[in-house]
Amino acid sequence: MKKKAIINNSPACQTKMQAIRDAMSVLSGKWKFHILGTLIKGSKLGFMDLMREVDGIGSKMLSKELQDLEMNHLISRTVMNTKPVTVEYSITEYGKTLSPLIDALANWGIEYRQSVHGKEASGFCRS
Amino acid sequence: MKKKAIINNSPACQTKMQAIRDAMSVLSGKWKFHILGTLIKGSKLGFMDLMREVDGIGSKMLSKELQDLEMNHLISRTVMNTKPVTVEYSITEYGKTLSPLIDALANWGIEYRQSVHGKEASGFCRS
DNA sequence: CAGGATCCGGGGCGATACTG
DNA sequence: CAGTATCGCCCCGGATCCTG
Repeated sequence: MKKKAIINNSPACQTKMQAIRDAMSVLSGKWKFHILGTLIKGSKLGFMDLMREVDGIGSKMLSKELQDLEMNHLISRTVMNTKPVTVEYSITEYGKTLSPLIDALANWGIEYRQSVHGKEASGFCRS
Repeated sequence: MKKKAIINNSPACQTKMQAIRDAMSVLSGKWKFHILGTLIKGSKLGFMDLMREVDGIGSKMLSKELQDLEMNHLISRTVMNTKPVTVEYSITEYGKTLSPLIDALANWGIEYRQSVHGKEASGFCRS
């Protein structure tokens, strides 16, 4: 056997790598998970509600991320005909698919913070 | 009840949001999941092995991401004293903690691609 | 209230070349 | 082989102001 035993370039593996790329293309960005997480636990939120819940986000980024998520059918946007226009955002059935993933992420984050043992857990940085 | 019913600012929720932030601070970046996924299924990989497995990455980014991951104790780096220097990267026990998360991400990515029904699944983009 | 317009900096990320 | 050095693009993302 001359073959250098490339670890694993089986179709299944290639597919998995591709899958990660696909998921990342939809979920990348600083706020996607926060927004989705917020909408998953509390449906029917307005723009301002989200601004309050997703701590630190600005209106521009929120607007942008919401558009991305809507384009990928993870959330739905409904304009209400109220006095000053109001909009309701909610998670779609398809968006709920991400619930386990987000929970897993959050749970890992919790354990991570504990593993760093109280110290600031904002991740170590180069230099 | 005057309170506007802020959806959920319970401690548990704040914690979850913080957890997501923590996790993101460690896992953000274009290649982290790919590298981790690769190292989880095939331990003891060299730099070149990773270059081959993680399709599309350049040596600079690979080096950078590897440093990040090592700093957070998700992978371990071992310099072998061979002829031309060789390095072995492997996932740590703690890094394996991410296995379910990565699987969940990959699986979701697969379903996502199918849901887009064959069409290119690189995510929709604004204009 | 919901968001667009504009300005702007930093850095994520890539390509190429070079070293021990 | 395993990176580092250098260069530079682009776009993420924040601040501020403005509109219907």
